[in-house]
Amino acid sequence: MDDDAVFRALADASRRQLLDRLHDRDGQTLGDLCMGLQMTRQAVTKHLAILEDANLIATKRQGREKLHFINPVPINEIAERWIGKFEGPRLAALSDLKTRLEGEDQ
Amino acid sequence: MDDDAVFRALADASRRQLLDRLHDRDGQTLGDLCMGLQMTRQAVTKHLAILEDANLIATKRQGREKLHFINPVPINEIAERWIGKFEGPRLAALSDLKTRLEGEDQ
DNA sequence: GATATATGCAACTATATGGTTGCGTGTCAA
DNA sequence: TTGACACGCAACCATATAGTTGCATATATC
Repeated sequence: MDDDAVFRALADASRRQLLDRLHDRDGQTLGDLCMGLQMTRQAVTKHLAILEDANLIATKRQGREKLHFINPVPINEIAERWIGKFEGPRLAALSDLKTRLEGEDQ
Repeated sequence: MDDDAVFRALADASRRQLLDRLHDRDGQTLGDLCMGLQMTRQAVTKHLAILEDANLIATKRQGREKLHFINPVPINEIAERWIGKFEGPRLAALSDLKTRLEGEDQ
């Protein structure tokens, strides 16, 4: 899998919003996804293409409409392979890491 | 917390590599982190600043050196709040989502 | 067939981003 | 105190990115 494509795709707030919308209701058309957004349809198309390249969504043409489906697999793969290694029993204790570091100076 | 800063910080492969290095050995200096990289020290400094702004690392001056410490909290927060919602019992069954969609046409 | 609807494609623009070079500042050690 | 070392700051450059506008194409509907 291409980690980089997924991370880069997730880096944009508009694209995360589109994934959120698909999470709320899967299988929406391009027109559906554009509604209410302060963006042209073409901008949304580009974002969806980036998400599709990263394999975060899959599409299906149905007549003149294009349906979009979320694919949770890449996100979960990253969660397992990348985020898992940062877990640890002392995680909660580290939440004030910076504070502690700053306090060590005296 | 600022989701956007974290996602954008993680979007760059060089920055993920720096986090990997700190994961291998925490508390490295800027010089340590530069070694072996095809990048100038200033480029690395910029990457580290972005990681620090996203609260993914914390730093501490020690004499003329600057020590860098990884902070796993933001990554785990994102994992819990953002990635968790894409989990589901039918996750494995969806891994061939696109294939199935393409097969539905006939 | 004519028309409206849903999407696709391409060129263009502005700004963000990743990187560089050059020089300045603070700290350690002889 | 002189020089080496570790790092900071600022200007600059090239490319990537997010967005636009304009037009083309394909599919419904009448």
